[in-house]
Amino acid sequence: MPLPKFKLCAASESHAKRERRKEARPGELLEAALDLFVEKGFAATRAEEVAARAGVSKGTLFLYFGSKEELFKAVVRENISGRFTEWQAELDTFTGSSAELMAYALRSWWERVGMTKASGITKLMMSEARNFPEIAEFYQQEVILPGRQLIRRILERGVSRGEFRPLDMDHGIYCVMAPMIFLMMWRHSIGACAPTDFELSPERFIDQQISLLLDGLQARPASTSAPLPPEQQRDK
Amino acid sequence: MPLPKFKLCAASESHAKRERRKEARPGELLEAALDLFVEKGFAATRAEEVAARAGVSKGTLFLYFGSKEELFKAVVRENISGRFTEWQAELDTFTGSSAELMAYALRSWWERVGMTKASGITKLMMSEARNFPEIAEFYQQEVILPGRQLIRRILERGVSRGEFRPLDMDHGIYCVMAPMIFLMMWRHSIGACAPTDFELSPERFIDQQISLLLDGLQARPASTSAPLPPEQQRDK
Amino acid sequence: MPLPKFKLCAASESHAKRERRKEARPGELLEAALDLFVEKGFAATRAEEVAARAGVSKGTLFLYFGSKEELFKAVVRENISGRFTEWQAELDTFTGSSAELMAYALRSWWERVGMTKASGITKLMMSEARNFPEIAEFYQQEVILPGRQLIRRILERGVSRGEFRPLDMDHGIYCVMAPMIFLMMWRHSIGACAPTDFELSPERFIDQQISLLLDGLQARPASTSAPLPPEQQRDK
Amino acid sequence: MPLPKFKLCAASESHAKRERRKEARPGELLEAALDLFVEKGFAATRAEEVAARAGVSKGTLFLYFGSKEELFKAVVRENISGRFTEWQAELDTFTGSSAELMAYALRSWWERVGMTKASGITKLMMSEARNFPEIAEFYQQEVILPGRQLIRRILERGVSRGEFRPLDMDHGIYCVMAPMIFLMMWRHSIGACAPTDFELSPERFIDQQISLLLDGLQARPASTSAPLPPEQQRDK
DNA sequence: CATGAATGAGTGTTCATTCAT
DNA sequence: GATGAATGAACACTCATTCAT
Repeated sequence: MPLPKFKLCAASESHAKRERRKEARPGELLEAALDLFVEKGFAATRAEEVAARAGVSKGTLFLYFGSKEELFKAVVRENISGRFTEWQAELDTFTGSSAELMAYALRSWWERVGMTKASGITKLMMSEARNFPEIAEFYQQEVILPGRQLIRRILERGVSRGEFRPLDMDHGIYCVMAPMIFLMMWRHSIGACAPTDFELSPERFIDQQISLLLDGLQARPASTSAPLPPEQQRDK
Repeated sequence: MPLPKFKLCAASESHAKRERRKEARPGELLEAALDLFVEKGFAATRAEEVAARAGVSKGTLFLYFGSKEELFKAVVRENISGRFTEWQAELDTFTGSSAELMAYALRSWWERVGMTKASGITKLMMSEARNFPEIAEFYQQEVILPGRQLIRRILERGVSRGEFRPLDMDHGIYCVMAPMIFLMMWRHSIGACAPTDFELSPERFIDQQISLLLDGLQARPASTSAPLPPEQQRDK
Repeated sequence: MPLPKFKLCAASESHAKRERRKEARPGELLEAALDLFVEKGFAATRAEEVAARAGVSKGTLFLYFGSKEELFKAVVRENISGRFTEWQAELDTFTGSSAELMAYALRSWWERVGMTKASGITKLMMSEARNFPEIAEFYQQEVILPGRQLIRRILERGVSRGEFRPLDMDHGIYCVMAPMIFLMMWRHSIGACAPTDFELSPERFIDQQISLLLDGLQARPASTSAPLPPEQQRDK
Repeated sequence: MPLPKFKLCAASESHAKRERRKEARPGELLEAALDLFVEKGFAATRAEEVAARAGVSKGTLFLYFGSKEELFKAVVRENISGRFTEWQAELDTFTGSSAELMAYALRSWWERVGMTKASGITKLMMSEARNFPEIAEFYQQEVILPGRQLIRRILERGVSRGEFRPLDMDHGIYCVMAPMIFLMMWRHSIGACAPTDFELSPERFIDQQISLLLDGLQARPASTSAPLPPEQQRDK
């Protein structure tokens, strides 16, 4: 039951502002819910708190979402990008080396997903999957599977062009995914509450990851690796 | 209702049995609690359920742990291995190449932590850190920090012996940790409830990870990589 | 489930009704709580019972009072008359003899406090003081102390006008208070549950108390004591 | 089910000490229970606490008293002095004036009951009467009634000898009792927890009470009143 | 007899959900 | 549509009571 994003030709002009607000409601609620579910988990998040953060009353929440669980499902659905196909297309038309493609993919993933609030969904799924198996299944189909496809295409491109060495593709895919998933988890859990001497920098982590990943992936012996931004070439 | 006046030999014996039971209780409860907290999260786990799984009544749980939160803390504390120093020592005396050391470390980590129930603690912490900041802090100090040290030592060994190329050590450490943390998360979340066409094999994932990691780490140009068991050499 | 679009005139009216209900709630709850606390004590009174007697559900009680203890405190606070100053003023302008003043004070106390539900508070305090020392302290300041002042003024008036003999004022005050306190206790404890052959009549007890207080027991020639209503002159 | 105070001809001499302790148990429990019931009320007193104060385990308490309620009843029964008849006899043989008798009675009541722990029973009854009507009834019969008799005899003696003026006997009796009951209540409630500028002295309160009871408040020429101890003659 | 581990009915409190306004 | 007062099922926690030792 994805909520309509637009309600074209809405009423008269005088109601416009009001309508816009009204139509924004579900979105505001979903946003508030995402924040809170990510922060505290499903069970520990109170419906009233979600409503309050969205600036509406408790009753209104249930006007838009039949139950807390429905809200949860909607949050997941809403934040699952169906943008995989366009993304796929983008990568398909990439003209550089496979190493560059990989680097580009990971970096743009960070900008488009990792660093945005959408990354919270992953934390949410990891934390709640066992309480919502159907949603987890849905997530698998809509996110994990396409994500794996995306990475697979990149790897296969590299292998088929002789840029990457052959490898256990299935597990290799997870090797590429794992650090990204870790990064999302980290940001939304320990990284968000227990500061230490050392603060992990996502960008540098990704650069480092690219560097390690490619130098391991690339066919021997020439290791002209990934195009790191100059200021990050220096290792510690 | 005449009571037996003497119970000579049985006395100490039966006393022992009860004592043993009493001493076993906290452990049984902690184990049950770990399972359930990992599975459902702190908030969604009912105290009575923990008790039931441990084979005792609700009241008994509170006999040993003052509150649900106390139980949670005890679960974390109990499952946080203070075995880092001995592990450190073990790795310090390792005589093989640094590549072999890295491979050994990751594989033995899997056997000692990753595949055991203790790995659930990581999922627990990732899910609940923001609800229990003090515990997260504790976890940081007792697990993350020592873990980072351990990995740092391995990397530094490789670098100083010229086996590994120099690298941004701090983030490199997380690159090594990340896939392991991912693995634990995965096992205890999506991996435990949403089966797909492809089942991730932890062992092969780790092998693949080692393979990728080392070929990226090792100094050029000789790349005789990690010692993979022969049957896993074949890629897909 | 079509909703009525307009409810023109009813709106403010019904809103008012609901509002009135909402505003009445705390009072109804406090009244119910007073009854039950007085009857059964704090610990033995169940929150749900209070709610039921006030005609609401358990949850509603906690909507108005954060906890049972809060409810208790509110009950005490609510029933502690701050009317001492006006009462003082009233007695200050009394024009009769001090004996008449004393008689008037005790009798009007009975009508305004003793015979009302407010007297239950005293029983409550006596029974629960040691479980709620802060509240007891509050009661001391707000009730006992002003009460003592009130009586002191009456006694001092009598003494200074030569109508009363000088006396240990501090303890004398308690001698006046004691029977009134006893009366409240009695009404709300034994007097309310263990009927005997003889039922204590508060009014006659007070009259008798006035009589004794003013004239004492001992037989003596002239005793133009307090103005007893004629029908109560006859002793048993 | 009053517990036996003595178990004559108990076992062999070697067990004597142990036996004595064993037989002291019920008494120690009753004493502890009295303290706690008086202090916190029946409902708020935990059985384990009673046991702990008596130096035994929780189980032992239930060995001697079938339930908490049984314990309560036993506490009341145990502390209700059946000494009224001997007291009556003592007062019957009193040879002084009736004023002196009254003063003597009140003062010796204070020493024998008021100032002892037994006074706690009154506080207990006042607080719990409505929760234990049968016990309250029992208390009425065993304490209130005989007490009233006692006072009645004193008053009647005075009246019949022309020392006291005739009065509404039934209520007069309560006028004598009330301050004593107040005193017990006070000591065990507010007086025990909310200290003020002025501390009520029971002895002086009783003296003052005697003085007022016998002579009244009003100033008059000759007042040969009760025999106050010299140092207390001075009024404030 | 004495113990104290175990129990589970009972109670305070929370919070998703409803519905009159 | 929106509100928020009301509900009551659900849950953490307590404590009188039991009973194996």
